[in-house]
Amino acid sequence: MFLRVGRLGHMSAQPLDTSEHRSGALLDHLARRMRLRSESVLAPLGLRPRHLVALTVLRAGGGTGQQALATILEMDSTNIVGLLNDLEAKQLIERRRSPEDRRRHVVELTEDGAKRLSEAECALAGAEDEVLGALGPDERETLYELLSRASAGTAVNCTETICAGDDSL
Amino acid sequence: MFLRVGRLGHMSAQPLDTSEHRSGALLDHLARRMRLRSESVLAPLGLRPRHLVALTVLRAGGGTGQQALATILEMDSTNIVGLLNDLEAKQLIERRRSPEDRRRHVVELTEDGAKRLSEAECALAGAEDEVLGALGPDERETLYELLSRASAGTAVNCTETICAGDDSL
DNA sequence: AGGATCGTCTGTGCATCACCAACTATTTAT
DNA sequence: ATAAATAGTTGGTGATGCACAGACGATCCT
Repeated sequence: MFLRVGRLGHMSAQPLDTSEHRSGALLDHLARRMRLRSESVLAPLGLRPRHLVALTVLRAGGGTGQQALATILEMDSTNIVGLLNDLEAKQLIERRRSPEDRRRHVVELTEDGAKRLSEAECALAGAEDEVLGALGPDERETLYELLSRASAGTAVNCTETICAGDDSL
Repeated sequence: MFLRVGRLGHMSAQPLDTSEHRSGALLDHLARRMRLRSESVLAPLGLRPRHLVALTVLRAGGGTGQQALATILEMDSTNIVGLLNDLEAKQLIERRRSPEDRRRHVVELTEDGAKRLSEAECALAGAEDEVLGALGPDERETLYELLSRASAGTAVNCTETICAGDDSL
């Protein structure tokens, strides 16, 4: 008996969670292993793991202001500036002033950025093979799809929060 | 452009794999979001995210020496010491000398440790709801199962490496 | 005009972490 | 038995990541 109310079921009326399978620690563990390998692979491309995260988020939901980006990446906005400076210097992203609100910088992936991101993803195949070696191709795709949806969900949630300003955060 | 001669038979007729679906960046992104929330939730329990990672790994494949643990967690062994000191001071783990090789400290979860880990996982339900809100219960379980297998795979791989005597590391 | 907001820049302080060096206890090889 | 290698421990150092604060210009809102 599960009524899918909002996207955020804060009610948490789950009576018994069979066994508490929290993914947090595993996520942390695998992310670390992946990140360590990524650094060396990405270095020749002039990128660092965090750049890749930013590019990935931008590809998924581009055209966001920097503050929204800070919310999504959950980083301090002052540090976003440096991150975007790096990427803009390499012409992987563009900052354009929003026509509606000229204070705002709308950040978007350039073609070069999308290309570089793809290259990086290709280059990371080996790293992923090492870390996700226990999973077959289909399982990796499933994993990707789940992570992707979760990530996109947070983005939606963040922009909603910004637009609607409903949350008590 | 890119000839895919990968190790795994990706010979499917998909014209182009749209783009290489690398989970690394998403893993990083979600792990960060989860970790930030975890810290405040875990603080009352006297734990930090990294402790949880260690406990989780130990629960999955206990009875390992510290060096093996360092390999699995991909941390410097000197820093493992401090981590385990924390956990041992709280009686969440035990260091016992191995009977076969008395130099070795075999690290294992205590009952208290297992209990505390469960408590922590319960306490993290809210954090996970926020981060994985876009996924339903089944999907979260799938995610957990995939991450779990991937993590266990690395452990196996690491111990294999140790036992078999690696070359050219 | 006044106040709030977005982005930018600078700096400061704290935590993390890899690395080095030295030491003990123990095993293994000669 | 002696020497060398290994597991763990301790302490220190330096680079890095990151949150936070302060100040500024530009812009929006009222």
